[in-house]
Amino acid sequence: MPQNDPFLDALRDWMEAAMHRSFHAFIRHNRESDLSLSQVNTLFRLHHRGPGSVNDLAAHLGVTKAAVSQLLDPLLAAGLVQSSENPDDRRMKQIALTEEGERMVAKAMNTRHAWLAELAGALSGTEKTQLLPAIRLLTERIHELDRPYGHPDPRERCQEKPGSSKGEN
Amino acid sequence: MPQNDPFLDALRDWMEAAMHRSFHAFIRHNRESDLSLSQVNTLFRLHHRGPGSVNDLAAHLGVTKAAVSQLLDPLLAAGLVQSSENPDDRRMKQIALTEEGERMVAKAMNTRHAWLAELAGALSGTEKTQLLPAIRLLTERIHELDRPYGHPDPRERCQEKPGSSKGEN
DNA sequence: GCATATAGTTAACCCCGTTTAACTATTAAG
DNA sequence: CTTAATAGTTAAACGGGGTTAACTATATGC
Repeated sequence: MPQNDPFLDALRDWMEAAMHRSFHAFIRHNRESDLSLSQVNTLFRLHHRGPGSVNDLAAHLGVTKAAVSQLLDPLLAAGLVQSSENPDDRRMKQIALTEEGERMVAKAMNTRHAWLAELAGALSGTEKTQLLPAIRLLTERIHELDRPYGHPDPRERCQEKPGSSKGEN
Repeated sequence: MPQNDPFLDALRDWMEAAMHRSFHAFIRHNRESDLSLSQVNTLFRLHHRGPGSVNDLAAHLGVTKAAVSQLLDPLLAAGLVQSSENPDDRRMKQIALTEEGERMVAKAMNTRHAWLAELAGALSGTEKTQLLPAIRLLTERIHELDRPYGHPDPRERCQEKPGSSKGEN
């Protein structure tokens, strides 16, 4: 049990409470949309990591290429993603979010985080002022976990070879 | 667009980054376990809100009683939940987490939040000391959203009538 | 006591996301 | 040029979670 760290405990408590709210909202939102969980996951992946090949997406989702190919069809038809061929290797496709897709992701995020407005409403102006730098520091450090060497933006890393994107076991 | 609040924006950024990590870990963990998403959801619901009837769980999940009854069977067989009849109304059953179920939930949480240890490791002792009260304040206020009238613990509210547990539209 | 309503279970069926397997197209190796 | 390997697509089959509907058991109202 390596969590005798009171800071880590506090972080866990916070995240568990937050996740519980966001997760529930997410599930409901997902149910109401006509997209599968994998499809929404794909949209978010594209948003967070930038364009990628079908293979990349399949590896990330933990499903076969065939599954991705099929779940992509409705997304393409709906104009949420677009597909272009990689000029370096014309077998590959570059799957990318469209403007519409970005809007969809933003909407999903808003739904997930609607309760944050409630939380903010329960805080006084003074408290918010005190909390703001703390939250910004945490956010900054989270992003540094992805690129501890000083990469400018993870969205740039869309062409990297597969196999280097799995942090956990 | 009521989010011209820089505090709310910061909160959203933080939560989105955090959710992205926790969510992905959760999906993978869920895939590896032999439980469905609804089953895991049920376990977490029982953990967060305490025991409840089949009807309660069905309402929370947004599925029929029949579905809950069926998804409960393997959980009962695995000893993750236990079922006892309500003495006030012997038609009802009280579904509750067992010790084993609590352990399972704890394990799922640890998986979800494994990256938090990474984050904590990226912070200096001084930073952690500064952040700790901020995180605790946020956590406290989250919990107050559930019970703004001073309820001691949401786990007590296991016998409430259905229909009052939906905060968001 | 009898009728109606509610809690939960069971079984048959259905939907849909995934896998498997066969196929095309492109690249790389010899 | 030929062969092997890789990216992606397509169609058929599978599997599992969900709904519907019929059923049992308990509670409530008359």
